[in-house]
Amino acid sequence: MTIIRKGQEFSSCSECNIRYRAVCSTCDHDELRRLEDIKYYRSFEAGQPIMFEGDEMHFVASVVTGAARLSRTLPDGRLQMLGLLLPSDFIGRPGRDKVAYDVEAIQDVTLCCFRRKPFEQMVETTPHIGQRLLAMSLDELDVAREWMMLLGRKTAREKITCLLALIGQRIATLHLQPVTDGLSFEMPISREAMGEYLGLTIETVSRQMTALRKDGIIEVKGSRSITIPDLADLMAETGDDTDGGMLI
Amino acid sequence: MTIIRKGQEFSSCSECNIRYRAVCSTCDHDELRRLEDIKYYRSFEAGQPIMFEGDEMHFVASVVTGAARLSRTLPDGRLQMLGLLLPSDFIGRPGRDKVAYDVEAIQDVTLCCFRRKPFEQMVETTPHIGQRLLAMSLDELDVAREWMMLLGRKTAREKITCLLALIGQRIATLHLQPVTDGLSFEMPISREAMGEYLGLTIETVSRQMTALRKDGIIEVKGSRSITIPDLADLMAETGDDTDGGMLI
DNA sequence: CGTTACGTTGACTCCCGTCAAGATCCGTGG
DNA sequence: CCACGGATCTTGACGGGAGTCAACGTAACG
Repeated sequence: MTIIRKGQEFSSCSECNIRYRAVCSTCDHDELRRLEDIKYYRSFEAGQPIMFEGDEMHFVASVVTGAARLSRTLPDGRLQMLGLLLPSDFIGRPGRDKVAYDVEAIQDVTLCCFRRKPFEQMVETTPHIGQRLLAMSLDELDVAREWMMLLGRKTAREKITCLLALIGQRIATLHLQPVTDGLSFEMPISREAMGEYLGLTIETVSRQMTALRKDGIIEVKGSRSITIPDLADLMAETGDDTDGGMLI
Repeated sequence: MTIIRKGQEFSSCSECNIRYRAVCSTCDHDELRRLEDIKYYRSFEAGQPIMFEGDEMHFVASVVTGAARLSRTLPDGRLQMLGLLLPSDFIGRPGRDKVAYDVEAIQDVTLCCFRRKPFEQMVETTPHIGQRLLAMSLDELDVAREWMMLLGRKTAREKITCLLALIGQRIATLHLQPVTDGLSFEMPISREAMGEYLGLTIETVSRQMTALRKDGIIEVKGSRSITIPDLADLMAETGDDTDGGMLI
């Protein structure tokens, strides 16, 4: 069973690739041991649901590898993506027994899960975890509010360029590449997912991508491979201050 | 000086009107005494700025009375409101030295301020405060994400009816009135502020209010006094599930 | 190949923003 | 008391940006 096999690849906290960024990052050796007692790994393939809004929340988790997303759907089917979960991000909320959003794997994903009740006890008894969770929650809050600005006030073109800049920078720094003109990367998400993230339809996303290509802001190979010949040109289209002030 | 006079009205934590809801709500007697040592009160009149984005964050604070709002403005002037701060809500973020959003009083407001450095130390040393701050941050995160759904996917009419339902319920429960058909209340914010909250222009807000009035969903006296003859009718226009599932 | 998922493009519609003109309310001062 | 000015709100005309519906390409994969 792949789930178990994959889990075993990640069984030691001290070797974990998110050891210094996740909710456990400020735990000392003793606290880590207590966490190891209540943790277990689960894997989900791209596209699989992880939790549904309204479900009982049996566990909370850290993303170890891959990516997932939070979303919510209106009764008539309109969907809005509410968050992107990358390695070290935390899923779930101690102190609440129902899941608040749909959670879905968008790449193959491995989670480090903790049963909720024992984890809640640990949050109460080990300040390090609570403090780290607080800092992470406040970061997420900033991201959510930045996104509110984008959803409420930016044009389709600005939304797309913001997303391209965001993803480009993330991938570049992840691969330890410099963020300079000529930056090149693969879009990890489909046009549909872009639209769900940005509050746009797939057609509008596609048209804006074409327009940006024709205007020389981006170069496109296939539909996923993006090159940004001039970063300043791209940033000038985002509606933000051209200098710094990045989203995440 | 009104600031001092007003401050003295609120000088004892144990008598404070937000004693059991604010960041200090789970503090024991001892912890409260330590907080009292580092707290001070400040008042701002409606319309006054409280903090500017990018400023040094000298203090964090709880809203004691009145209301304030968080917002951010794009270089070209487009403004998006990012949060509404009511009594017991917390302003600022321990662990960060720059203010992330503009904060402005929208009604006369009194803050219970803590100098940031001593407060950060208290967060680290008194688990109760950190835990409470975590719970409050997670609540705010839920509100922000609910608002992302609204900003990204809802129509102008849905946005307006959501806001009316939200404010109506808040005011009714605040005044200990039942939330039933015939609910009547004063809008605490201008058409402009509604637009800033909802990601709409003032003209669209006004037109939608007129349309809702003509459709019999709401009754309006002056421009601020609202009556909702049939709550179910209003909720049916919000795009949400008609039953429960309220925003805050 | 054919099938299927994904992406692009076009034609059209309509919601909402923009610009402009009135209407209403309210505090101030003659 | 009324006149005036300013802020707030409403309404109209108009245009554009994004959604909708539909058709067509393109790539991946059996």
